[in-house]
Amino acid sequence: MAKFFLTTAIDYANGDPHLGHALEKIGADVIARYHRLAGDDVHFLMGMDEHGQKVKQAADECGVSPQTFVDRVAGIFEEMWRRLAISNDQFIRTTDPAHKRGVRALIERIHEKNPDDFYEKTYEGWYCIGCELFKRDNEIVNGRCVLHPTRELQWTEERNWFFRLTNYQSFLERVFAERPDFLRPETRRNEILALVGHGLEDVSITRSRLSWAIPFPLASSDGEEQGTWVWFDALPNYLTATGFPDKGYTELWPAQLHVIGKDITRLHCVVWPAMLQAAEIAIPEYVWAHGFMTFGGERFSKSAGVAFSLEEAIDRHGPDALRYFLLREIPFDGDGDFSWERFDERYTAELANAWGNLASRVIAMVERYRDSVVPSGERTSLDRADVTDLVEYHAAMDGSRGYLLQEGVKRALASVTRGNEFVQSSQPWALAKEESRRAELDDVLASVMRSLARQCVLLYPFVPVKTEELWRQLGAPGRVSDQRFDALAGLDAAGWRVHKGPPLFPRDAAGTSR
RNA sequence: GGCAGGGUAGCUCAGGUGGUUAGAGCACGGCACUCAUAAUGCCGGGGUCGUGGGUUCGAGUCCCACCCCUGCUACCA
Repeated sequence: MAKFFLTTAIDYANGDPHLGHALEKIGADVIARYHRLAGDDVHFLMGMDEHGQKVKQAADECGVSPQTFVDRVAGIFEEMWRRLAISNDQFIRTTDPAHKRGVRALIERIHEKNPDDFYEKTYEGWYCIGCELFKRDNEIVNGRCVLHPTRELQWTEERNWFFRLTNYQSFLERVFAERPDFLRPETRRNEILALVGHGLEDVSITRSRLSWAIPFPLASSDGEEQGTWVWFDALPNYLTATGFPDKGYTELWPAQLHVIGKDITRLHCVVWPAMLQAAEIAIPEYVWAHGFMTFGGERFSKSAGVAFSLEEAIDRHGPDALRYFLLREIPFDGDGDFSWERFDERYTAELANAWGNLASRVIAMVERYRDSVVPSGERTSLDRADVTDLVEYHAAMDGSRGYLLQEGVKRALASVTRGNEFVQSSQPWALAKEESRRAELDDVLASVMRSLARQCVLLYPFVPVKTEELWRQLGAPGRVSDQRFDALAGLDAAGWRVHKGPPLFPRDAAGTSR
């Protein structure tokens, strides 16, 4: 059994979860569930990033302490992930004492192994209030920040600790050369390659006046205690979650996969590997940077988020339908748009009419023509075609070409479409009228039942609750979650006793408002 | 400004190394069927393949120019 430790980005605790958060978590959950079905020993980590000035501000605005504030936010996030059936095994928070201890240990270990990597320097430069960042020369055009040309830049000085990222230039070049799949998809890899190729700069890793943070453990020359830069605090969550620095952390570490948003690839593919290398700790195997969701073509922002909540999206057709739609509609290697129209369209066409109805009609026929017991029957063209799709399903899902989850759904859906065609063309209702064609009817029913069962397994990562429900209606033994891909080829439904339940994806319940 | 990717049916998109009438899904129209959630299946209408040139016997597919869109452009989580 292969270990598969995967993580998502930890979410910043200054607001409520929205669809953008959900896309990443659902995608990672699909990968986690897929690997469980493949028989891997999965450990799935998620969590919250709870330090930083913006959290402090948000807490102040609510008139509560930062800790009280993040406790509340973390509770809301966790509750949301439960509603969406996210199957994470662990939920880390950067305010956990164990995490803070781990970060301090990591920094001290870097200091011990490579004392030269940390140094103090007075940083001065043009500071953009819009970005809240020091700007480099190439980001300044006509004396203005390219992103905020209406703002005046300010010349600012601050004494900080720095991390000598420049020491790891060649290390990173080697990583990217030797491990072409370290960062995918390829567009993201190319961006980072360009970044590294242009030469790295050291990063400041402490902030003065940052009170809501892990105090930087090294003593500064002037005695001032500074807060650790949020990313130097956040990135190590993946490591501290394994118990680092305690013995035994290597049972989980290194992670097999970091699932992140494309906006934070450089932190995960430049800064994080350099930090680990500085501490002489193994770097993660793969980083997958998914794209973003837009809403009505607009970038998902707070203003767009006000238009509707994640709750509304869940209430529309239920959590499983939302999971399905997001990963069906939005390519996991790129951007995509969310719209209610598309959601309703896909829900009705694919989940209700195609799949749900296929299940209904087949189960009804087994009840009616075979007294609810699935007959044994020969394999048909349907079984053979499913096998072909299965190969492509795995190619999309197993990470060998990246995590093209939308392709995986399409493969499963192809089986559904084929099932409807098969039922239509073989006309079991006609066969049932002729006793002499009993064996033919058995073959048809047995074959479609097997196909439905396989669909349950293939779609389980996407729709974990509904597939279990259908599995029960099929009369299949055990649970879908206990199935294994390598047993799919030999799956046989003969003898199962079907129980027709209410429609899996009812059409009437479909919300049509907005 | 620099780098990268893209502009193909109403919508979302496929279309390795150039080659017969440019494809799929959804939506739309017609027909068939009745097991099923008024579901399913079959057939069909619909596209100057961003614009203008060029190479070629032949270009959505190669080259040049231009227009438009998107992403990235290190310490915002």
